[in-house]
Amino acid sequence: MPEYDNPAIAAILDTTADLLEIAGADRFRFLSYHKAAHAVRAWPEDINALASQERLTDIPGVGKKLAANIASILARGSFPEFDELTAELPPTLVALMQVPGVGPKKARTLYDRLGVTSIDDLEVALADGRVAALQGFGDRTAVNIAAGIQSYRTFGARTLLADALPLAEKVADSLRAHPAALAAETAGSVRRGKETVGDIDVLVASHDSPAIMEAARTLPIVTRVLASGETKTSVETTAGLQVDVRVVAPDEWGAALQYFTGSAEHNVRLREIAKGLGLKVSEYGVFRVDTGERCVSDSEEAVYAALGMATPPPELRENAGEFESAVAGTLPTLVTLADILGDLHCHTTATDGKSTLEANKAKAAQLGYEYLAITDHAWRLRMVGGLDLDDLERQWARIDELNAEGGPVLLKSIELNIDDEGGVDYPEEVLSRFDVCIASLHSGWGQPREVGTNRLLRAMENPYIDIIGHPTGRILRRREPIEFDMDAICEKAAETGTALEIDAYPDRLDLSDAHLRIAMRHGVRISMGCDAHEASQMHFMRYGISTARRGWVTPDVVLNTHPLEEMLALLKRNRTA
DNA sequence: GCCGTTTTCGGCCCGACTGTTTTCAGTCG
Repeated sequence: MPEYDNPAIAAILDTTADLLEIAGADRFRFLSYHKAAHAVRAWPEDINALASQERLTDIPGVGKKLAANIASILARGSFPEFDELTAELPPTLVALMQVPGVGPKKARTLYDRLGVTSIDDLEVALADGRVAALQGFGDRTAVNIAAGIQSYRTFGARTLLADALPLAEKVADSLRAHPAALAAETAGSVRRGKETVGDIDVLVASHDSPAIMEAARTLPIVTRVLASGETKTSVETTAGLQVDVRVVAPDEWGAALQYFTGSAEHNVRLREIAKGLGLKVSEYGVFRVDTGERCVSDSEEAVYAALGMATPPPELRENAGEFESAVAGTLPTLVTLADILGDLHCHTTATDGKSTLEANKAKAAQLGYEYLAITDHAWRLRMVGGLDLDDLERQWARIDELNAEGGPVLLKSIELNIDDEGGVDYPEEVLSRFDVCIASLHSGWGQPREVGTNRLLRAMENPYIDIIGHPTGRILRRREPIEFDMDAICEKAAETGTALEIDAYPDRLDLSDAHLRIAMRHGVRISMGCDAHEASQMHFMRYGISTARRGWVTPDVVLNTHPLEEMLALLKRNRTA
């Protein structure tokens, strides 16, 4: 029986919700599946542990029925309603809903009337005119669906934050410069710092909506206008990314920014809370239900204050515990880029890096860092020229010279390879000579959960392995994370004083936000590094910070928010206890 | 299907835009 983790369970619940919607089930019934999926994905405990302790209903949105269904998935990969649904409808119909312009109703009609079960089928039906001929569809609809398939095929995958954020800032800057614009900001998942985003939301404050809409339609990056009305314009850009521009009046700014920042789940909950207080929240403000009078709307803080709570940082707005903290006044102070005093992971030309020691040091100085760990690959990673002892002696001699010149301190470090038994490249007498050691998995991605877990547990028992690098090995949109028991890993990390890394490289961001919340619960120390293979990539730290903040990480638990001596004293190898 | 300082039953967030079914359903966020 395959193992299911929280994202795997969430995926099945989402598919169930989509199938229920296509089947025409009660709206609140399928929404409850989506809601539960979202909560399971964000929940900081492993679903298997919860199930074995019969605590599945601890997850908000999971009641008796869904708990039974989740337990059934864990036991046999499915549950009765899911079996019934997939007997009635091909599960591939869910993929049709991924095509922009095709929702549950159209998917159902396409299946019932034309026997369409896949995007390939749909393309054929469009080409021979059967779609346009369907009642309620028409030529325009057919053209839009065809364009939707094109865009899905070309740019189907979600975009990395590191690609979306600069584009979003460019659009916001451009609209802000418009004479009719009083303010412009990025909202949506970009503002929440999500590791990947589906589209870009930009909010503009203006008294002249038509002028801003016109400006949005004619941005130089626009390839297609998807929709454009009085207050909202959606365009597709040369990067394939959809950009939504919304205009509001200046006195609606705070309520609108809150609304368009989301997440959807956060906003739903916010409105529920408002309703309980006799208030109504929309993008135009907070209103009293009885009189219709607007209470506040000019700032986000005022909106949250009107509902009796502090303002959660955008990165926390996932309805995953932030409301409880905001009401109780216990929102964490999250780590910021300004807290970071050094980078603990980078490569040089000695292995597969493109920049020299000198260039890396210069970049660290430019970023105002106190220190930089030089973590080239160790001996066993032969394909990138992993360092042997002679190589290390040479690098250390040069580091001594550079450190004598002042500026950021270069730390003699290494990125070790964890083998199948949890061993690493060098014996302990060599490891003891480094300032700090990272150990990472670079092989064995398909191994069973027990193997992956044991490799990391053994590695953490090594007294000279201070940090586990990119712990899950995931590469966004390309490689799944390795399976392991995150609770067991975190217990061992806390017990041994091993730090777990946030690798800030844009397609890694590993640990992920969900894993970080588990790590926080166990009191695990965190290390942040860019894994830069070129000096300029040390700018990636901001994406690691976004991920850390989404994982509720506070500055004190991060190794490299501490000054050099303090940071070194926190390393496992230097612990006195 | 979930949930309870309105409620164990009856609710469940709010609005914009498009195309087609000429009064509104479907999609999206």
